[in-house]
Amino acid sequence: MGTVTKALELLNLFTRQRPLIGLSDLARLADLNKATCYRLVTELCDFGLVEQVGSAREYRLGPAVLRLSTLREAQVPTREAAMPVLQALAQKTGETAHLSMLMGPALHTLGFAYATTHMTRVTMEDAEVLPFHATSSGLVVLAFQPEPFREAVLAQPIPRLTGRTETSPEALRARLAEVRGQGFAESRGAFQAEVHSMAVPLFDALGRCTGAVAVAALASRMTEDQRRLIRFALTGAGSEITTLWGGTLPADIVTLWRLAA
Amino acid sequence: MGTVTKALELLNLFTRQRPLIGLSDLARLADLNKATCYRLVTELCDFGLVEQVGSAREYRLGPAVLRLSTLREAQVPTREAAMPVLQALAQKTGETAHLSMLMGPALHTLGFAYATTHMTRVTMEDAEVLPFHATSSGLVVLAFQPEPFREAVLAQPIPRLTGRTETSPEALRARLAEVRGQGFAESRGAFQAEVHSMAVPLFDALGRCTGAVAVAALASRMTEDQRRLIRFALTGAGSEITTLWGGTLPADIVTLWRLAA
DNA sequence: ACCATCGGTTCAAATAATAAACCGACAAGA
DNA sequence: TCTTGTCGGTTTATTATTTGAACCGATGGT
Repeated sequence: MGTVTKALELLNLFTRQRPLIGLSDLARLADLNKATCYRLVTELCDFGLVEQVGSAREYRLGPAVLRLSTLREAQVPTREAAMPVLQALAQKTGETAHLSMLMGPALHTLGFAYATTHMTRVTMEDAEVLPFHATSSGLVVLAFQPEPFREAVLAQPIPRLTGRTETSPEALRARLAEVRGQGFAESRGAFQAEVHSMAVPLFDALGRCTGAVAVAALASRMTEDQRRLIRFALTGAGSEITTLWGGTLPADIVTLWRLAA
Repeated sequence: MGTVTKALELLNLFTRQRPLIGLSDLARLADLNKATCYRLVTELCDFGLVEQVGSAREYRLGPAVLRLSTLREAQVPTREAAMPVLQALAQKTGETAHLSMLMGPALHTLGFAYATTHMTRVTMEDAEVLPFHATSSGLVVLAFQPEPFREAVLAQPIPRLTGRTETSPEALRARLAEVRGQGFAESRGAFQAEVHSMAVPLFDALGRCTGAVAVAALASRMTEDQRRLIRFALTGAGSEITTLWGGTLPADIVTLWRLAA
């Protein structure tokens, strides 16, 4: 593994739950020698990707990420473009909408929107990276990946997260085929108990699946009518965001979604 | 220079004017061997900070910057928090408002907002890093830096950008003292001819100046009344953003601004 | 048919990264 | 007060990684 990758991996250690990390912790988490870690994090600091803060001299993500993301959004409006659609989706369905994007080997949260309808809602703050096997977004993205990718994911350990998590590779393979057949995925309490969710895939200009939009609701609110409504709103949002991102929906997806509506 | 820094420097080569860069260009711009550059940019790609796009296989900033900035904004709302103030400032003054932040040795643009009042406006898209000596933001930030930093900047070459750019270190030193004395800075066509601007400093929790807010207008619209209005709106926005960022205005700034109002 | 340039690869030589031990400072516990 | 442990940070010789020049096939303009 190259030095640069090691340094960048440090950035991945910062999460919503753990936004501040001291040098020793950082070294432990990254499994690096403290001196090595110090050198790397110092270089990240000099660039501004990380900054040192407070009396304990802990580290956190720095202001350079803002600068870079402003630049990126100016050229490829991704988050900014999708957020209004996401908010509309949350409003239409009365539930929590969620946007995720495939980055390298993992599916990352890009944003979410809450409806103002209910007092109870599914919060998404805690899930930075989504497990492929236990979320509707994960399932739908995985379903539309090339086979080697799918198998690589299934070859890894598949943790049981709730009582309803599917953990057998064979069953998951069948599940993915089913998802491909219907053009969307559904998860019933496999990630968090009591949370049902549905997701549709997003595609880039070359027809590759690069992410997903999902709606998550408390199981008790997931009536058959509500499922139909969500499915309808989701396919609309999915095709809208795909278009905004300059992508094109594969023909079979278009027909599947048209049938569903 | 460390390998990590070299890799990160590659990110700085992407600008609004030059969002896509091929491998050979990248190597030339960064003054790196092509093989070295390839290895570095590949590592950046794997992480998602950079992505390869199109038939020409050019590189551009990748989606990981979004992920990181979302994470950073969740913990330290910086851009998100300041943008509404910036928009209000543009609206109040009827001119272009601009927000910048000191990152390492350079002053970078963080955002800007346009007023809808006039048909002509000062556009800020082209200025990613602001010269210290020729912009009101640059002057005001430099004025409030510790002396070694100031002198380091003045020791570097000072390019003449327009006919009205001040380029003598002695004159600039006097200018900075003046800025410190009045709590804001003004630039009259020193960066772009026909553009006048005014800026106030922003401070962090330790009273260090970390950035600036500015208003830029066409010279012809900069009447004495308008200057007063802008100065008033600027000091308001400056103290607002400083507070939002968890900073505190130094006592002397507070009194200077109170006098101005 | 030529020449230049593109993105990407190879491999020996050179350079930069690494690990372990160490430093002073600080805080909790005995 | 005197350990004891941990903190952020530094030093050093050893080691592994990075580097640069040459090279590849593909592409495109002359």
